Amino acid sequence: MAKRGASLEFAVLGLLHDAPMHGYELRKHVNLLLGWTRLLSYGTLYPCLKALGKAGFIETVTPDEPLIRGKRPRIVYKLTAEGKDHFAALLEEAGPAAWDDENFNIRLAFFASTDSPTRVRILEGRRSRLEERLDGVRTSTQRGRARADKYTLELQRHGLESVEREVTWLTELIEQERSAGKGEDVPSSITEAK
Amino acid sequence: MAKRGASLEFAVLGLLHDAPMHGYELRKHVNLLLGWTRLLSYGTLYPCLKALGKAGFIETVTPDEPLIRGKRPRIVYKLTAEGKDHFAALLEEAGPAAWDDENFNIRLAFFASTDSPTRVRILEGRRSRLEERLDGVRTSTQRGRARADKYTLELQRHGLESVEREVTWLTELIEQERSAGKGEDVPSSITEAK
DNA sequence: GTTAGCATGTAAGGAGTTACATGATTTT
DNA sequence: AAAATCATGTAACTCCTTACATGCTAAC
Repeated sequence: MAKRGASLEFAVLGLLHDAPMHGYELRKHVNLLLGWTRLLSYGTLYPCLKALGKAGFIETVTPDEPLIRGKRPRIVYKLTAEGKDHFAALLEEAGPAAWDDENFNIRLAFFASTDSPTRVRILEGRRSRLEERLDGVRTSTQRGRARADKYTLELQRHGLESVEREVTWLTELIEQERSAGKGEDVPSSITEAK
Repeated sequence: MAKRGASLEFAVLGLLHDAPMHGYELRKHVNLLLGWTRLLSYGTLYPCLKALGKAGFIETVTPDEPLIRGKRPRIVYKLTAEGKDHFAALLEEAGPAAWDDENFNIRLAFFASTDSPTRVRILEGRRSRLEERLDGVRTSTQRGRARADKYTLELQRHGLESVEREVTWLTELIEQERSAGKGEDVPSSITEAK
């Protein structure tokens, strides 16, 4: 639904697919998964949880242990049946949105729930995306009159190298996928509906 | 002034310090400098230009060549005296803000306008920041009950490696700075006001 | 001639951060 | 006892993106 906040929504759904959790726990998991740059803040997470609840994808778990352990109970969330369907549907979307900067990492984190052809498709899409970027920068650098002091050059070299490394990494993952492709490990709990 | 949009403001000021330019050109330069992820959009740039103009840091250049070469003239901007002062002041700020994710790269791009001690200070600050991050993730991974499937692990490994590489790079730059530190190349046009 | 790139803007809307508000529990 | 961490939320604000609106110029 939400085009842009798709990444967080996907992460929450995916993590709750593993196991029920409360907000604080979710935040830590998301930060471990993709918190290399910005850390997920409560101001983002809790409203997202509310929205997902209103959409019917998650619900609060009525606690078995008595929740009177203080005034503020921990609110544990779990996926509803609709939430599971929705997550399965998201997993099937293997188009450009799956390999943009915003979404690729979180997609990769839940690759175990997808089938091998989808994995390859997304990995290749991501790689193409990065290669286009590389081409663009290389072209601009050549013809454009760019700044060329030592530090600017270092910055550009390091940036270029990072992207090149990611391409190499993706290539390795793709090759692993292809060679393991025959003795296929069946996706865990997501059934092939389509 | 602006805490968060500081990065773009700094870039614009720095580029106009090199030479007067119009918006379209600025965008290309900024994108070459730090456009590895998101590309700077006009919706961000032009309002920023207006704000900088209103703040008195930049002004439009009355063109020497007759600007009647179509209805839409190119609006060339240059730094005012206040703009130069402001940029010089920004260059002297070598605190935490200079080495966060948002600002470090653009600071590095204009390192040639700073003196060597400031460069080392910022490089070391950035390195510490990344090392803290590394520690945090390593600690969380060990004690926390994290997901541990193949793809999550790959994602984490690659993320960790990227940050480690950046630390190595920074260390190299610091060493270069120290060894070249004695036969100092004087900062170009920024005078040491303080 | 038509595509691609040059060139400048605005309006609406989305996503996320910071700071605030509140309080319990565990560790040092 | 203090500090850290657990735990949930809200409101204001900022920045940015997308899509729209307009028109020229060079290359193929």
